[in-house]
Amino acid sequence: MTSGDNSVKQEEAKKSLNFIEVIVENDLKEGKNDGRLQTRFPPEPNGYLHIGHAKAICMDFGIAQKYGGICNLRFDDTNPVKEDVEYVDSIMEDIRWLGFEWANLYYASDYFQQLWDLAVRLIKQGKAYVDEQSAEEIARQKGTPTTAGTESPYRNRSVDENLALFQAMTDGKVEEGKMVLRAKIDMASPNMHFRDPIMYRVINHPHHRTGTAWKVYPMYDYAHGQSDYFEGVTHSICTLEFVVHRPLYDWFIDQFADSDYRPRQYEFNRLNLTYTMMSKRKLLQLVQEGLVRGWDDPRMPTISGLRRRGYTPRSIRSFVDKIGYTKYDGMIDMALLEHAIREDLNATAPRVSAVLDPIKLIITNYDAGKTETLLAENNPEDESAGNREVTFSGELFIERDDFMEDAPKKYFRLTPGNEVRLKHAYIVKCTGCKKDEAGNVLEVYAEYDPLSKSGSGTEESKRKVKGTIHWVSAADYLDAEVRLYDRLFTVPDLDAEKDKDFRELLNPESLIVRTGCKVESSLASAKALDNFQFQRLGYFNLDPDSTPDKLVFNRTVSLKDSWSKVKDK
RNA sequence: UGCCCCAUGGUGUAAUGGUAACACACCGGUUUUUGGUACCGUUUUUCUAGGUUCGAGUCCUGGUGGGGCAACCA
Repeated sequence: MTSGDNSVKQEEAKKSLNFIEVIVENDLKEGKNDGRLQTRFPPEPNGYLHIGHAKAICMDFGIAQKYGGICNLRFDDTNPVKEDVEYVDSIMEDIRWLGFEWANLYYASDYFQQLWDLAVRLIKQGKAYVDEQSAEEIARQKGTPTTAGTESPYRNRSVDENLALFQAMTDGKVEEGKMVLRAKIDMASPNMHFRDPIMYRVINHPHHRTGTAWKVYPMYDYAHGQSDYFEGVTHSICTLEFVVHRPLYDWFIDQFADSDYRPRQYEFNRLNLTYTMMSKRKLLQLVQEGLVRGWDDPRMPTISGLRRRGYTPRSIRSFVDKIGYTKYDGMIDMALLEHAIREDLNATAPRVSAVLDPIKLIITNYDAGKTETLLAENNPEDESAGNREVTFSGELFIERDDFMEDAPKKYFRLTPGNEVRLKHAYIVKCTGCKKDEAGNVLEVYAEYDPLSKSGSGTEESKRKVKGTIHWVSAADYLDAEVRLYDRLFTVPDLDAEKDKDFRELLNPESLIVRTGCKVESSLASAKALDNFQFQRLGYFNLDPDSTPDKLVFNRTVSLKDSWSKVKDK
């Protein structure tokens, strides 16, 4: 086989391109727009970014990176009523956290004067007019998707009159809702967006950047394409709901373009995830109504929520890479997101011992008061992670469900007469338990095999026993609160339950707080957001609420659990 | 009842007009001092009817189904 065959093989092994990458490669090859590639990520600062935005960010920044172009961050801040610097700051933080950096930082509000000048130009060309009708009247005249609209009685007034009225709007002499500037296009167009779209409206609300300098604000359809044009964007990538806006995007740009350069809009499918939702409006409602603890509540699909939950930037990028970009409006299984974080944390998270629902295990043949120090590996997937010391003693905490007095056949844990390995320590044989009058188990008893110590090299230490359980020494532990999270909603597809208010579908058990949990003392040095694997339980991180006196952990995701499936049979 | 977009296993995604593949999920097994990981395997796929072609998941036409569009939101 020649080396040429090898290179072809490698080529084939390369991940296939998505349809936007195909377009970009072709445009670059053809030298379109002087062979430049420039994208932008254009959020409106009216909320926190969510995992759906992460998909867009990976596209906008990723494709520029891949093909040697640039990607800018532009805040689409044309509606001061909804926007705030709090959102501007969080958006920048989240993009950086995901691992991306913009070439330039822009604001649509930087273009307010330019946009206004162009609007005046359009008026002078007789292609825009001031309408004095109410919002209701304008909506009525818009027609319906199946019937043509009717023209406004103000549609044909003189250029001079339009100029004077637009100036009056600009000077703050017109009340909100009394006048708008509309493009004069076609009230009978089959595309609703062409029925004389509104370009400017009066808003008397301070803007987070321009203050009270402006009384008129441009609408999305007018501002977005022009902003792209001003900046030199070549590929304006957005989501599918903007497909019907594209002809208008092109129309506005054609009105003003003074060269062959054109930005082009391309649309991909939005991210839909099972058991959650991406509506910024509804997420805001959850926050404002106190149904979650904030935008960064670990149950939220926001970037900040996922970060606090314990998701890593790498896991989110890997997830986005797995789901791909198409024009098909589907629904991604939350299990794929969970797979991505398990895959990452399995390779990187230090293993520690934590008991969430503790019960005492007394080793009756171990000297009372004695302790010894054992060595525990930090990560079996990563030898370089090294070892740590843990304390062993005759009294331990173990999980309540690691003991059963009457156990089913395939139960490999503590049950009278059965042997298990205590992780990193000894093999113990269960001898019984103590119960209260109600039959609740208070303590479990066992005897250990002194020769079975982990790593001691003895024959006994190499004995195979069916089960291994984790434990924390009652002589050396820290108390902790552990927050167990589950899916935010009870149904996979919220849109399929249109008859119900989404708040009725919230999962009442999406957060369960466990207190009095016992964790190994090495966790005293954990820092906020540090990831760990609590052995046999799942991946957890230290919540920012945590203090040295009161440790708080979040469960990012549980370990896959084939026992629960066996058990339920 | 207009315009636009879409249709490949359970869920996503791939396949110069030439053997339908990958990931997740599921089920079964091997290994295991985590009922984890890793590894192996089973089951399951081109919406429909025509047409073009030696050959169609791919091209054409008609159906069917899903989504979007009638904010002074983006």
